[in-house]
Amino acid sequence: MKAKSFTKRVYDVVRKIPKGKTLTYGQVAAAMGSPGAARAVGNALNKNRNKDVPCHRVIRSDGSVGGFAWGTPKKIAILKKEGAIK
DNA sequence: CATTTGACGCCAA
DNA sequence: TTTGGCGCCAAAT
Repeated sequence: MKAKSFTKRVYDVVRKIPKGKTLTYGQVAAAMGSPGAARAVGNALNKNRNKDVPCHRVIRSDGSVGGFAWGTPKKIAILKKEGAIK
């Protein structure tokens, strides 16, 4: 297995998120083996803003959408459309 | 190479 | 209950 960069692992996990499902940054960080790296996870998505990954399905632990490089309201609209949030 | 930033998380007041 | 501050990690500048 390749020692992928931290960011690559973030994409790999987020990319596996099914439609209508949402994960928290902390859960994604823990899923990759780095619990507590919630900031680093959001940072990877923000700095890279890779559209190949459903980054809009990654939200905060509070249930808030958090932020979005393309526009937070845009992210909310997608999640609401997906039925992931109320 | 060192410092700052940043889409977070949790505790205290 | 809501707001503020501190702590953590990785990437960008």
